[in-house]
Amino acid sequence: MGTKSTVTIRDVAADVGVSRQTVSRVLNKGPNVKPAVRAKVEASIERLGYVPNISARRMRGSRSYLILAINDRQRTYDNWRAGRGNDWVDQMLFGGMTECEKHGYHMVFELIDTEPAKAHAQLSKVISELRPDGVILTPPHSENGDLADLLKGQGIACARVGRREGHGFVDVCMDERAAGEQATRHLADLGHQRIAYLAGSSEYGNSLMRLDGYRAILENRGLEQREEWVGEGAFSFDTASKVALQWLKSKDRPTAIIADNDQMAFAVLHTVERVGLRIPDDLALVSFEDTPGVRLSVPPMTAIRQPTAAMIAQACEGLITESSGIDASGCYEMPFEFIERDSTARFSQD
Amino acid sequence: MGTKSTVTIRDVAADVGVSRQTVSRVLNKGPNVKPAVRAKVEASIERLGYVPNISARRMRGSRSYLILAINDRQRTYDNWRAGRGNDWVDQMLFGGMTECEKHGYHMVFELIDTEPAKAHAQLSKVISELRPDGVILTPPHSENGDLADLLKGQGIACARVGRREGHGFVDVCMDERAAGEQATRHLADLGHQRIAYLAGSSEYGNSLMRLDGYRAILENRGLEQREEWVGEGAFSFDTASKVALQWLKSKDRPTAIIADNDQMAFAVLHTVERVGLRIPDDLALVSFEDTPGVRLSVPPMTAIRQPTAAMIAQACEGLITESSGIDASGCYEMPFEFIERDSTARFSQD
DNA sequence: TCGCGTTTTGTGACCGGTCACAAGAAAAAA
DNA sequence: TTTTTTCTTGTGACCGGTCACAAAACGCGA
Repeated sequence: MGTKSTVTIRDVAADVGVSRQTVSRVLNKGPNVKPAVRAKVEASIERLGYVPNISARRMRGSRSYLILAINDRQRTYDNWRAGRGNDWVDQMLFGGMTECEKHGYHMVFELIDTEPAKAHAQLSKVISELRPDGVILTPPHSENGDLADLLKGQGIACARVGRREGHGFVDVCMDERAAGEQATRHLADLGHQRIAYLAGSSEYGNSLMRLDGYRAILENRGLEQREEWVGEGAFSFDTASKVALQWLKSKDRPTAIIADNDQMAFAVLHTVERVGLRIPDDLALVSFEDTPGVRLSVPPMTAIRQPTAAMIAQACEGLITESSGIDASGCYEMPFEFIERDSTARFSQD
Repeated sequence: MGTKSTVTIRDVAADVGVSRQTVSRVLNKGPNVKPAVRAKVEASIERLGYVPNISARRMRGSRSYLILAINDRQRTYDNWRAGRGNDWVDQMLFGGMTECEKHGYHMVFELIDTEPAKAHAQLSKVISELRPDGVILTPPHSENGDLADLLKGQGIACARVGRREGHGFVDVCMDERAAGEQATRHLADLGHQRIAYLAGSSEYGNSLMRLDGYRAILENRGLEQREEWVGEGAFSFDTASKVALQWLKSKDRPTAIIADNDQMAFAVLHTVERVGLRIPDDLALVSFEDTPGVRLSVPPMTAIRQPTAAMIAQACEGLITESSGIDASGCYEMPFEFIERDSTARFSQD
């Protein structure tokens, strides 16, 4: 090893012949440093291979350069046990890292329990230990107001995935209404006249927004709206199957179904098979969510894809901005992706 | 907030009426503390809600309580872009966290480039910033000796996923040979006489070990071994397809194929379809790896599943042990899982 | 040339723990 | 009882940065 094991800010200061504070100022891109001095310091940093120590930085300093991403333990465990394909964490990692790297930040992932009391205690502990500059709460913890308040109370910036209030928080979400519109428009464009909507739950705000989008397009295109063509599937396979069965057995059945999540879309897929119909010839199907499974289904499903990576990147950016003292709170609506696959192909009304 | 914003070790010391060092000793479960004093300190910690600050701990102290998990950027990016189902990171997170929590450790995930020079620079930087107690290298970086040496040179414990040397490193892997045996034995038990092996690359050690297992079982059961029944598919879809096609068109074609990874198994699946045969009736198929896609294939594939979560948990345990001064290096072979699905069902030789 | 405001640079203290070492208390040995 | 050893506890320095504030250098009008 040619390099000394640890190069400190003092080594750089001595090398250039300035004080530690000047080096510190250069590091933090502070103002009031002569360009010539700044250049010399930067050169020295490069040459000595100096890298500031994160722990030391956050001792006296106020920033820790850490972003904490909170995931639900139960959900992670379930995905693991079920061997269910899941690119959620992957996407978080990718989106988050890409943003964090730009600003010299690092991401720590932590799992906490679903149960609110436990979640609170666990989060409280981990923020005391790490003192991150920002925390990203993902569902279901993004819905837990106590956690957000805990962070706010400790002066830690907080981003919430899937929320849209904003007040004091960095909320990231996708434009659910536009997604609902997009799915419906796509089907309408293909010539479908009888489009049904298999909703999740009427208590879930994002679900309602999509439904709004669906209704808006039907209205706009002058397509028939029937009350019974909006079903509630409770985000569950079984409930959705029942609703789908009823639709498919009816005389003038819908020619297209939009499902509020993948699980329900799969339910439709199975039901279609059961009643002897075929996708996409007899029925077009669009799903929200786009978990990996839907790309491998037979046929692969057309879907709205949540921009998870982009949302997390935005969350990181917001948190980093906040931690430098600038208010970045608000609701960030990220554009979704619409992915056309075989489940809506080759339809002709004639 | 009833609690003071930050409780320090000095607060606890003052509360109990002992010195900071005594509290520190209790925290670190050091010896030479009177039981009565220890109990009083612990009670005070509990009551005041004191949580040691990780950054402060690693300043003067030697431990940072951080484990760094290195993933390949390209691979993560590809998975993300392709929307390919991938539970690798999920499993890492779950396995790692579960172990880290027990010892008060945290996990930081970092992406680095595949290109060796870049990888070296990036890893070098991040360990200077974070000074983790241990680093987990995953493929392909676990194969990169320079990275492991860099860590060793800096006195940072290093775990490598998929390596088996051990010398000075915590290597975690699965028992590839036994996996090869298991897959083959399963097929032999079903009555298959002509079992082909679609290998990845003869340069890849783990691949060879599985092949050994395969050969051992054929030998053991007195089944026919033909040179042409061991093909090399280069872990690629296209190459594997060609090999599979040749096999399936031959007069006395194999009745079962073992594929060295999922991609090649999928190639077999498609080829079978192409030549008008059916799985599992005409051909049984077993795959290694068990990425999420194979559970959703038609039919779902029987597969050997890498114990990713367990390997990472073991890696963390080893690293944590090492960082407390005890040598934990060596090769840890984790038991794999064998998951029987439809691609090897209902076969009867008759 | 001087005075005053602004820019640039430097100094000592400090963050919250742990280390090294010293000192006091208790137990064991003489 | 005295000495030695071992166990327990405490003190000051220190890790590597940043903060607050002070001092020096500079710019510019009077």
